[in-house]
Amino acid sequence: MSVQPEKTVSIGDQPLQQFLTYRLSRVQSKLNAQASAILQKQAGLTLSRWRILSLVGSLGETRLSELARATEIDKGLLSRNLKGLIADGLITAESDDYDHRVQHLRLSPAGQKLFDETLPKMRRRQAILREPLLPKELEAFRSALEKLETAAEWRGEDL
Amino acid sequence: MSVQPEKTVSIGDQPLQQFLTYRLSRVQSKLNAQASAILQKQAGLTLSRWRILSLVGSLGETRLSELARATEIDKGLLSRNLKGLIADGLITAESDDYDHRVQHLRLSPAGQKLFDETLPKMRRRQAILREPLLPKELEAFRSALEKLETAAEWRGEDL
DNA sequence: ATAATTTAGTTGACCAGTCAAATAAAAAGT
DNA sequence: ACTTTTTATTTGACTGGTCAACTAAATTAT
Repeated sequence: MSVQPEKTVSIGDQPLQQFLTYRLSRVQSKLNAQASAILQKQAGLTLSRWRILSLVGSLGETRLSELARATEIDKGLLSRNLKGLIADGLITAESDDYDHRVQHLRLSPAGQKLFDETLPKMRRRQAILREPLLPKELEAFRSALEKLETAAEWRGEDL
Repeated sequence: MSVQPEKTVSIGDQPLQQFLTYRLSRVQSKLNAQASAILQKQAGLTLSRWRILSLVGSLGETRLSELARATEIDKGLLSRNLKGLIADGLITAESDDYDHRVQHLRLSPAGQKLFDETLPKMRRRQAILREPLLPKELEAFRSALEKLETAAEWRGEDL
């Protein structure tokens, strides 16, 4: 009795799995899951919240609109996540005396503490992820990402 | 009057934007948006639906469980998307005579047509995305992805 | 002054994806 | 034969994110 060979998911010559966007999204979603799990365990934060917390931490003092501009994170998403972070006492919001629309955001002491504790862990994670990559691979990877990002601009006009 | 320098979002020496996972997820989400837009316009499909359609197209004949195993796409997601594809007449589902749980999935003529029309466009997109990359960059990129995928397995035990 | 425009931030509706439970049929164990 | 386990698929509840509409305040134009 012969063993069935694994059906290979391919399209003509090019296996589907090698469409680099497929590969990319797979890897991305795994990294995402990993980061989420680590952050949940280590800091009780979701990935978005960590991102925002660390942005506020590194900017020192901001406002929602600045975050939105600097990062392309959706305003709505920012607003909701900030609400949570403020409620949890990790970020403080002080409204501006002159412009009553804006809130000045900064880390609370608790937020700063969490940031200071978590950042090195996340750094270490980055290091571990990079570790297996050869320097030129890393370099190529960065530059490839750069180019892909540009190419992602193309709206597909002439297909 | 001096121009305010752009506030650089950095953490110590390492700018946040260069955390490669950040970069990766940014690029990924742009590519995603691009693919979605193109697919919507060219084929009236969402990205997931296209993925599933193309999987069925390339496997020739499958079932949900096989798709789930082969691709790590969630069963629930598969089920719902398939329902839609079937409703739209792009995929046919024939229930097995012996095992009444399974449905045999294949492309309908309409589905095949759409697949045949869309695949080359998506191929062209892949080509366009790859175009700016030097061969060695592409190679390094692939291998980096490979390594990252492995590294993403790590559960963060010893942080 | 006051109307029109822009900017800041919040909210609601919606969609896609994940997880777990539910159903139903088949296969394996006793 | 009949209980237990496994497999196939569907469904429901929930989460996270996107988009657009909305409110409110500030700025600009007339």
